[in-house]
Amino acid sequence: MNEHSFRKGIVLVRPREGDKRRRIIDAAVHVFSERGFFNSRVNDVAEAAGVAGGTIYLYFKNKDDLLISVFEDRMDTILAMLKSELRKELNPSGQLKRFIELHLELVQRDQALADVLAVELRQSAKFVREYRARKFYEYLGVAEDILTDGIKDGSFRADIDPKLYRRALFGALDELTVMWLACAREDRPAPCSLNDAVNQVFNLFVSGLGPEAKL
Amino acid sequence: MNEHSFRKGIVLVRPREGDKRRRIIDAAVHVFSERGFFNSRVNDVAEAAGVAGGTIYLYFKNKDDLLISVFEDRMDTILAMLKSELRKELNPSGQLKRFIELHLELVQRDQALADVLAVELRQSAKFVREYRARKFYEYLGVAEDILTDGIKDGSFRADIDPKLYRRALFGALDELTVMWLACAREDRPAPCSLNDAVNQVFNLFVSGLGPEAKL
DNA sequence: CTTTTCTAAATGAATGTTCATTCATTATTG
DNA sequence: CAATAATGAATGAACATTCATTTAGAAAAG
Repeated sequence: MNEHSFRKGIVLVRPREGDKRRRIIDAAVHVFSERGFFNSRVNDVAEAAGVAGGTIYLYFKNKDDLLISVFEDRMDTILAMLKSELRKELNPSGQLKRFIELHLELVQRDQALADVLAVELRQSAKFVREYRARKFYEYLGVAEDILTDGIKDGSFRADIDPKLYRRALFGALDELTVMWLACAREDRPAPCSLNDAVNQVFNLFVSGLGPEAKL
Repeated sequence: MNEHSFRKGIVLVRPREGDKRRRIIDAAVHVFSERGFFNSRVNDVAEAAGVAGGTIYLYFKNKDDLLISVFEDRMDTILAMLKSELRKELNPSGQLKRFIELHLELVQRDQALADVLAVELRQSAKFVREYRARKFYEYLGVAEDILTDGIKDGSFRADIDPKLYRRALFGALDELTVMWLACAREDRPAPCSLNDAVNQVFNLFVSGLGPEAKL
């Protein structure tokens, strides 16, 4: 076995990671969205991914690990895009609107994922929640930064509590997501368009219910 | 069997409904809150209630029915109190604040119930969700009425969409509830007091992030 | 080039555990 | 005593996970 074949052997051995792992994650998003995590069998995901039931365990430790991997994989993508998009905004107000936009758009971009994120990851399973927390707080941190930047540059009031408002903002957006998911699932018309909702929520957070304020 | 013993038989037969059913429901709230619905066994609830496992099925059809009964029993109480309290408020603004107050207070009044309502009933099980919907929409309806009343009497802007805002309001409050529950569960200090949170959220919804408006 | 060998990936039946629910039996009450 | 409530072991189903076996693909040999 000379050097040539040695390098060939290293380079061309089939990788375990890659296409199949992604296929399984994609399948999991859809299956979990349709049936809920606890009502989904590992075999359902395997079938949807076009692999055998036991194959799942070549890539993931167990069923919980599958859900966690879905979350980490997708949150990384979402956070990267979120941060990249917000860098294009000139001020906190624009960032706030874009934040709202990107959050609400997820339903149309990837309904199954929005479903899994909104519903499944409010689970009670303790260690799943811990995994959620890290990325979740990163997401909240983005919202909080917008708020604190707005306070710094004077466009947001200084008496607001960013730690609290970031939660209120996320909660409001999350609930609207759930609302749309319910409409889609039940084939009901949504109360309004996505664009209207973005504007309404932005106005709610900027002006509240009282007279419009100038930013 | 004369008339006397006939009436005795009717009046004095041990009722199946009553104390034991309530004990089981109370126990279910606690067990579901601690472990999550899917990680709780029916036997866990039975033990917590001080009855045998099979007894549960004398009162409830199955495990799902238990969760549904928890929800219906407790939501009836919450809605009744909510409506009664709101009648004491003089205007929509006062009602809004009281609504926020009562929602957020649930965490301190009954943490386990708040947990079950906030977490467990975002479940994916389809028919459980349908049961949730009826009472949930009634709850949302209360919020919506406050908003539409405020529009009518001129204290809230006429360009808001009450159907959307009621969702945003509920979502924001729900998320704060989840925040407190997480703090309690992990023995972390909460970011602020309940009273501060009520004021902050009220101000957020009334004035938004911009300059304070006069109602 | 074809065939053989070897190794890693993939398969899917088997395994073991869990638990919701039932129901024969016991206990309680009037 | 009779009727009803309560009990808890038994039952059957479900399914996450394991692992013996098969398959696939790369490399070596002829």
